[in-house]
Amino acid sequence: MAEVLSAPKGTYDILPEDQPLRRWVISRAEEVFQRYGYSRIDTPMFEETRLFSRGVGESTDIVRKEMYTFTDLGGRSMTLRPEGTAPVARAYVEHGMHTLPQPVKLYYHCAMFRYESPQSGRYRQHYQLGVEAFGSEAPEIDAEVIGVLAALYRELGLEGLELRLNSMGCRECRPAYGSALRGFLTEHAGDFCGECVERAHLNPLRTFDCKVPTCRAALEAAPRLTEHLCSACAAHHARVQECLAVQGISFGADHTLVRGMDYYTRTTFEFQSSLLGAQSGVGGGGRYDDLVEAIGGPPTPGVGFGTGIERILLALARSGVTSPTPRRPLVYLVALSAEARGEVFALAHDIRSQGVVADLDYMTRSVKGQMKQANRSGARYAFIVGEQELAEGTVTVRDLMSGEEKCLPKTEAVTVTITDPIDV
RNA sequence: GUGAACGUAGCUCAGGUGGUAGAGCACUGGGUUGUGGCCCCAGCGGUCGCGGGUUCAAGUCCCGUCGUUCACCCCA
Repeated sequence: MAEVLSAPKGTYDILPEDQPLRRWVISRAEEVFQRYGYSRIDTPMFEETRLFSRGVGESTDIVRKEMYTFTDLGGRSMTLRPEGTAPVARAYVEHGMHTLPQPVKLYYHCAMFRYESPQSGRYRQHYQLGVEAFGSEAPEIDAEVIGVLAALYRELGLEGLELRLNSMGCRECRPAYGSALRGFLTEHAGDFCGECVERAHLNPLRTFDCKVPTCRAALEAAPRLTEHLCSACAAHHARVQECLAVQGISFGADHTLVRGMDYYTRTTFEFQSSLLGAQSGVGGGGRYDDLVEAIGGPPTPGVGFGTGIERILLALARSGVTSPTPRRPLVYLVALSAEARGEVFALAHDIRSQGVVADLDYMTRSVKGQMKQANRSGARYAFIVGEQELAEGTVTVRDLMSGEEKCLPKTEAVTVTITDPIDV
């Protein structure tokens, strides 16, 4: 026997029994996205590596140590998509979508790849639902994007969610804040861990990610970005909050919310679930007004979010939301003898040709075994064919709920299942 | 990359201080010769993650390795 292989670390199979709930989440999401005017886009599973190093940012963990990068046979450096925004932005530019009426509102559902060590709600291949709106810098669209995500969570029945909101400022005001923060960090260097002191030079905003208690305490006194916003950013931030209120969305201001992509400007947000544990972020995003330009397109503002399907599913499970019942065969065909098997096979073909769901035994099971299969398949009817039916050209139709049986001519048997209105 | 726990039939798990494996579920057949759901009986199914070591003897002890889970980090 050959060695049994398993799915690669951090990946998993989505088995038939897992499909209904997952399909339900995805279809609900698509319905919500379309209701808000977003259209689906699919981009390739891999892109040129430069798209991510330029778009997501060289200083991010994603680019520095989490990408599945390989050289193709043509010597080009390619990377399995680690996030959704940069590829969609690339498509926006490549297809000249800036000539369309703005904003251009897109959504996606696809797999993302990151080389991380797996744990609860964290995988090397995971799936995200996301939306991106390009071309408008109106604060209303920030609020709409957050509203879309809130609507999705609400309609899925997710509980225990908290929205955290922040503003990252823009290229006008952030540099000034950055140096102010850097100044504070070097002044109080003794209060911070070694890593934070390093961060102070590379990207001072990242110190807010630090979990060391003493660092967090010391940061309490640090200057806050929301207090250093330029007037335009401050006005934008204020208007976003007004528009959230209009939608009845509550949030908590979190000046330490610095997300993992370098491209964020102004609005950043994240929905956190109390049901999830360490990976509490269910979904999040923000505004990225400099991204399109950074990857070679015309200066174009944008805002979007990504939300992880695994985390939604995890939170749903912990909210007690159960899977919708899967569609089952309506008719299960049972052959009472070896001779009847041929007839049953032909009959199955006829039934299926008429659009009726049918299934039958291919394991030469005993009659009892076939009936058992019929029962477990969830079929409403068993079509039973034996010597007598064979001779008469009939089929015994057994209602598996009531146990009632009647013998009908073959042609009539099928119409019974079609005309009889039954919820399957 | 770091730390901890775990790794026995398809699944969930038993297997005190070492003596060459069990249960439940699932699957297949049968319970008087053409019929399911409950019940009963039987059967199928494991080189105890993998590789070393200690021992007369290891699923059971030691080391390594891979994997899973949880946490750090980061994020979805």
